[in-house]
Amino acid sequence: MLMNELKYSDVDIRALLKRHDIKPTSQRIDIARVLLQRQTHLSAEDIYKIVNPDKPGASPGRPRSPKQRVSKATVYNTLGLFAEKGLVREVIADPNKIFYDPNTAPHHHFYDVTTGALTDIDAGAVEVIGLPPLPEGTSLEGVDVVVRLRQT
Amino acid sequence: MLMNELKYSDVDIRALLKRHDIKPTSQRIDIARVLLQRQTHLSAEDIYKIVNPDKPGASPGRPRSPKQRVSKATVYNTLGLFAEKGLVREVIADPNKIFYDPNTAPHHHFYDVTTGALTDIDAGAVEVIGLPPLPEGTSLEGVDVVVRLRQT
DNA sequence: CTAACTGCAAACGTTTTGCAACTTT
DNA sequence: AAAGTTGCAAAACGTTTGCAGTTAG
Repeated sequence: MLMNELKYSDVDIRALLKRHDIKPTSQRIDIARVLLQRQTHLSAEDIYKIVNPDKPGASPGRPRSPKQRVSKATVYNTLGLFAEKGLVREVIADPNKIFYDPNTAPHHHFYDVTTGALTDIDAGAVEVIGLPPLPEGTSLEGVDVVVRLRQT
Repeated sequence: MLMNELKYSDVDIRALLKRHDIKPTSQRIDIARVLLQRQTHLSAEDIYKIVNPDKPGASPGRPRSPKQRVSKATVYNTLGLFAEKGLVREVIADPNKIFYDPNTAPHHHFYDVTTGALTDIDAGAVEVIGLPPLPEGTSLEGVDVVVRLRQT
């Protein structure tokens, strides 16, 4: 097993999905592999492109692209499902798109407003103190800290 | 001057805009007034509706609606300009829309994922500690803390 | 075999853009 | 009068949905 680029066999991924109550279809395995292998934050569009490497610009006449593997709808549905089942985390930092983060351990983010790049902040030392009690009838879903940066 | 509902005269608003290097047009004054008077977080669509109270559902045949006052494009452009000039703050908490917050003092937010409601967290006691140094060549734009809640 | 999933294309809601007409200064 | 601003409509973007056909258990 390499240092930074983890290797996941299909068997591993199937087991992981099952553990999260997700029926492992081939599309879901593809998407999960992309997310797990690269330790980066990816948008749905990013994943769509990675999973369908050769999809040409819309050519509606063609009955079926031979290497088309996962439709846009499935990418979105699958990512939503993964988030709901706790396999990945949605990061709301860019006003235009959702990022999906395979790192589910509590941690925070730098968001570069110039480039749109998102990077992890090592969770260890960071702490938010002094939060008031939650409003009546609500439970905590999570605390997101986004440190916005500008290129100088 | 009332407690919670501040009164701003057009003269006040003109001065405020000028202080922020924004040329005070009548549309900008309208939008600024909406934002300042209500101390809430509003989306562009919210503001569009407030500023154009009687806009009927699309009736393209009609040459001009007599009470139409601010176009959608102008609302978006103006809010972007206000944010850029530091008159309001963009809040990225809802994955679908940007909220504009007239409160420019440092503070944080509760975001109710069930209802989409955004509420201020009194800034006083809240503090984020242990943040790592910023990456090379970047400066701090702001630190946003969003506490996500779920209705129980 | 059945329930669940997928693909497609069309619909959606938010935000942006191009350009002619109009206000501000 | 010049520069900047506005309105409109259309387009662009990310995302969701409806439904017929397919696949996993």
